[in-house]
Amino acid sequence: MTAPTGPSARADATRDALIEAAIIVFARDGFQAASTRAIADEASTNQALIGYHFKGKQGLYLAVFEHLVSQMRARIGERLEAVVTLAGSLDPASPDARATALTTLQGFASAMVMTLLRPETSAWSQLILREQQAPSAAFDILYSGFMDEVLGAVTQLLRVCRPDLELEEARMLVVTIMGQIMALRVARAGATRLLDWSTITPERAAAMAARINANIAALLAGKD
Amino acid sequence: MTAPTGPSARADATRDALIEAAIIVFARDGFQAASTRAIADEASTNQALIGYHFKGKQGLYLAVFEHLVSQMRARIGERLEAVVTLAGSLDPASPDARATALTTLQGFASAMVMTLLRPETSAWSQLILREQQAPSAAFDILYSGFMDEVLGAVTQLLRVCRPDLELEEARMLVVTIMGQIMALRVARAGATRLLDWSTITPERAAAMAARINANIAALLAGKD
DNA sequence: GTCTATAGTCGGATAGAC
DNA sequence: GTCTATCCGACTATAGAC
Repeated sequence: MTAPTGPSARADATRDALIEAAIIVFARDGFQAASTRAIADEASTNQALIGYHFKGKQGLYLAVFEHLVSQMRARIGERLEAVVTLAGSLDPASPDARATALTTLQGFASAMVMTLLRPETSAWSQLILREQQAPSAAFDILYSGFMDEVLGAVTQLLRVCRPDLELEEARMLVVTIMGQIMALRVARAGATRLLDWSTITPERAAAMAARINANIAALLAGKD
Repeated sequence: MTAPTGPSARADATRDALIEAAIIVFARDGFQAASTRAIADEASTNQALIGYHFKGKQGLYLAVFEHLVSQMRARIGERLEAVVTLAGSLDPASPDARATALTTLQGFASAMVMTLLRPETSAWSQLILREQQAPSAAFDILYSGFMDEVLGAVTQLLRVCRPDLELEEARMLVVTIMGQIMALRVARAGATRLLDWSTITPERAAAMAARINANIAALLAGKD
């Protein structure tokens, strides 16, 4: 830390380049199929440096997920905390509070849909989806670093609107709402084929977000 | 075909064993990470036979998806055709028809949820999910052999209940409904962690199916 | 810190015996 | 049809020069 270009500046640049490259290659090919050579090429560095900086392929993989969590927190951490404190202060008995919770939840859902459908987050989704299917140590990093809080915030908001539901019932409803948000990502090939969408334009993403917001309103108004 | 144990009986048994083994190993490890040796071991046969019967690893992979489609059609093909003809005969103007369509759709959704959450279909889901993320030639086999018809039937039923929606709007609603059905499979690790479910018992699967049916009723009753 | 070179492993495909 | 044996390519990890 003696100068802008300190002793470890180059090393940090190498680490960052490797992580960015690893996100792309791990997401595209999966952990096993991704080769350290392909990652090093993508990062324009040397294959041996993966061993030096991350102790091996597995270490780089975990570093990718730690990077992901910190990136996500940087993007929506503030908003997330605001939602959590808001949810805690709302009184389920008040109709006003229920309206506020619904609007907040819809805003949150829209933000997620638009983020998920942005092309540059495709790699993140793939990495997370793979971990959901076959959780490794990386899933713990994800869940305790990020998903935990998001799901908790959504559950809290939902319970303001639906105080009639038991906690487990509310959580199942959260799962179905999150399922709608993720559907276009997760079943992308099938969904775009059904919809006859060759690409997902911003307009189409907005239409999906609107559809989901209408669904949320219907689900949080109902009596069951 | 001269006798019960005809000339090719053993060959067929080998082919079948390899396909069953391949379903397990491809689902667990993905195409690239799955080794032909692991598949042959699982099938208790010889690695060289994959080349003989299927021309190679890729050929076996495609054979797996053809097998999957025929299995699915055997399981729900009849029901599917009944739904298609029913949907075609219903009059959107009649309240009775709308009630019938809703009930049929709910029955269909329940069957899907229960099927998806049965442990033995885990491998199928994994294979399909991988193809959704990175479609290969196998995805065409799946879509034109099966998904096409399922999505079409669901869309038809839905339009009976919601004649107010444009076709594309209706299809987006189909995507969000299918998303709910798949959520527990697709985001299994996150969902079971939120719900604090270490295993998905039949009771829990039924609870999810009930939740989804209530959601469908709410979504098909609404005005938007 | 970065690079080259290589050791050691494992994979898919296939030739040829039975 | 099935099996053994093997070729050849690709991979991770690491030793050692700079």
